[in-house]
Amino acid sequence: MDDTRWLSAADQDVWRTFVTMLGALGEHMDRQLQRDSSMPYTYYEILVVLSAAPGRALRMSELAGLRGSSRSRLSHAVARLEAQGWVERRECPTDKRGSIAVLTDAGFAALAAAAPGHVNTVREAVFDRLTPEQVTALGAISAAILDGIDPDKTLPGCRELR
Amino acid sequence: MDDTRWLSAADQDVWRTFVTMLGALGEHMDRQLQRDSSMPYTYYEILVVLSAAPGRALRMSELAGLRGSSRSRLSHAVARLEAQGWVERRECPTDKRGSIAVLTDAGFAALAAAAPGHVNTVREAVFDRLTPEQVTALGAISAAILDGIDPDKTLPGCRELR
DNA sequence: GCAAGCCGATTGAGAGTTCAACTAGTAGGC
DNA sequence: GCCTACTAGTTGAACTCTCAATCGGCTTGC
Repeated sequence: MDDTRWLSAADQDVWRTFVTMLGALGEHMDRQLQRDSSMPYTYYEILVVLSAAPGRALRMSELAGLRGSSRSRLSHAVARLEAQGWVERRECPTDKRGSIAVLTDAGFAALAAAAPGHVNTVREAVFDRLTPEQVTALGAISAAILDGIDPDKTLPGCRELR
Repeated sequence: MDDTRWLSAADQDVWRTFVTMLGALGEHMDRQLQRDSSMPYTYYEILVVLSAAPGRALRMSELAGLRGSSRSRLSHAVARLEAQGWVERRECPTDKRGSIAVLTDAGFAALAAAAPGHVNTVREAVFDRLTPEQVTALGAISAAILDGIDPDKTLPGCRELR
């Protein structure tokens, strides 16, 4: 039963702290957005990606790829966002299977309203608490871990950190 | 509208990489446990905490505190674990309101079966990909962030990292 | 030009989480 | 003793996510 390489005590400590932080931070961000802007964090991210896209529009699969989200999840999410009037779905002219998600003006306004509070929370919870060296290290560590899980998921613009 | 202190471009990059890693890693760990041991990561953690407790038993609220989980979530989770025969609920002798979750032998066995694969995944995804310096840095960074969100949630045994 | 297979997207069921009641038991003040 | 306030834990509804199945549209080979 024991060809398993267990973690050292020090590594275990780091892991427990890391995992606890992971959970707490995720919950913290989610709660802030839900409370102040009535949207879960994942939906906020969808709006962000859409707002940065040309014409504020993206094919569903592109959106899923950029967000690292499954098609199914995105489909459910966009359905919800559409019901709220923040996103619209249009047919893709070149491929009749495809559909295109477009950020509405209301969606953009909701995003603009949510962004300051969100950025504030991020700064207070993370960047204000770390030294510049730690921030750099965090970027490199994140990129290294991400790379190991799925190289395709690494975002452009992060390569210089490796 | 703009007394918001936005993030620098470099910080934004770090944030995006970090958040993506956060999501991908969580999903990765969850998927492995679900696939190999048919339990979500959060349930695994509950079993771990219980197994380390004296008598493999804990009051619900203590368990919730140690896991950084809400009472409601834990209640649902333990109900599920009880239905699977991995945990039992007993009355608390000193406080009739309370209930005590006890890890059953079957639960311990399930945990023992799940642990090697889980530890392997953790090592491959995280520790094997980082230098010793990065591991140390990750511990310190995690502790710093955790501290800012809720000081009470910091686990014992992590203090020396700060 | 058409069959077989592939791809984009959606759907429905099942599982986990959250939030807001709600129940039942404890503790403090008088 | 008893009234109020507080605490432990549970419950149900609403919501999000996952997984597997599905459906229609593309595309390749012949």
